[in-house]
Amino acid sequence: MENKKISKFVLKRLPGYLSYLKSLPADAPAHISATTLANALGMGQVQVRKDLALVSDGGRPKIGYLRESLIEDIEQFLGYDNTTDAVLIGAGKLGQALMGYKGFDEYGLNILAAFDASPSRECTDEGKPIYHVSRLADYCRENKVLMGIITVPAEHAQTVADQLIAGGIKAIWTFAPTHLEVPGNILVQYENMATSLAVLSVHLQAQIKEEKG
Amino acid sequence: MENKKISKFVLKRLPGYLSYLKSLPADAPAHISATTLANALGMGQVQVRKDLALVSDGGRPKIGYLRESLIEDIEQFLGYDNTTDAVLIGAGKLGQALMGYKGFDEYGLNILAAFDASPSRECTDEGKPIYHVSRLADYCRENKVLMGIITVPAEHAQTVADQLIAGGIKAIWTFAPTHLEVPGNILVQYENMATSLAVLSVHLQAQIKEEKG
DNA sequence: TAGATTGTTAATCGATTAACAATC
DNA sequence: TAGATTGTTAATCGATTAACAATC
Repeated sequence: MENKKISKFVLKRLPGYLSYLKSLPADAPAHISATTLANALGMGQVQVRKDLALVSDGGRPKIGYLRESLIEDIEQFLGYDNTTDAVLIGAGKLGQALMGYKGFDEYGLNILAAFDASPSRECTDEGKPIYHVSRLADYCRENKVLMGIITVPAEHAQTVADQLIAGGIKAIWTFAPTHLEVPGNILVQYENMATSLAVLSVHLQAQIKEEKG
Repeated sequence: MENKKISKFVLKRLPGYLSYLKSLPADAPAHISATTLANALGMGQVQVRKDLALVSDGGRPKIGYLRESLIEDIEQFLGYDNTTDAVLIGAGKLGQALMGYKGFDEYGLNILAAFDASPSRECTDEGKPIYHVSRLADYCRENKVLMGIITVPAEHAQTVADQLIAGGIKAIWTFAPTHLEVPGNILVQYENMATSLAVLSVHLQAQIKEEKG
């Protein structure tokens, strides 16, 4: 495993391997081959092997990779062993759903608090505080928060992003379907459901056309 | 605009153009150039022009594209003018959030009903029915549903997918972080938040390392 | 030793970008 | 006519895949 730059394509495949490896029962064989992994995930063997070579320090010919260390290696590479504190802005339905999702622990993500323009309550179902957005930047600075999750309507997303950046945030995960203008050192990850819907919709159109002849 | 196969990459960019075009005020100029679009979305001019060439029947040199027709062309290409009926399985928080999202109309997506293994209520906040999963396949067949949205835990996702396919569904949008085994003619679109988190997490790790020197 | 599996090097494929020609 | 913009053709870049060598 070397300190090479790893492409986003590889990065996005790693969680798939990880979750499959973790889903295996405790009494499964201690070793697993790239072929087995590839078949289970519907991928090519070579691709899996190449991806794993980037994050692990190698499997053994004829035997495969030690499952336990592979899990550790991927988790370490993805930084899931370090906890990342985050804030969430927009305590609507989606925001609440994310706040309530227990699984983020697994990814080392810890949502500290939610912010909203008009908080109807003081805390979420899970007991996490909901503050007014006016406190956002200060809160981030004071708590050295590095990540912001945006679940506000598109028209407010840029304002929120600006406040997050003013608060010293380094990465933004946004669910608002709009482009954000940010400085070069800030990473924006768009979680845009519209892109998935486009792919699905076009596929269905083609299916319907086909049936009609 | 010809009947060429369009790559998923292009497909995923189209909603971005569309939403930007629609976000422009009514009194904005009737024409818009690829350059303007590219700048607004932080993309390259050539890429935008090439993408648009695939779905529109052309802009005019020196003037650009007619905004109205561009919107129509993209919407038609993506099939947003035809309504797609869908069912959703897993009426948890995420499921409820999706059921309640009004914006799907815009994409021609219409969620008819939700299904759950243990429905605690008979309908959602929005008045859409929640049925027991045992009725899933029959419901899909009877209502000629073509799309299923899976928001159940990973361990139940494959079972649900099988039932959907038995019910005649052609496309699956899944939020469960697990690979689904399906016949070749069924499209599965994975909405996997873990992939986004991986990208974000690695970026933050790098940032932290950098700061420490 | 034989065979399964890893890892690497080369070939292919496709997407993006750059350069240019066409047009209003 | 000049210039902005489109559209196309060629070049580059990077990811995936295939072929091979290394190893236990």
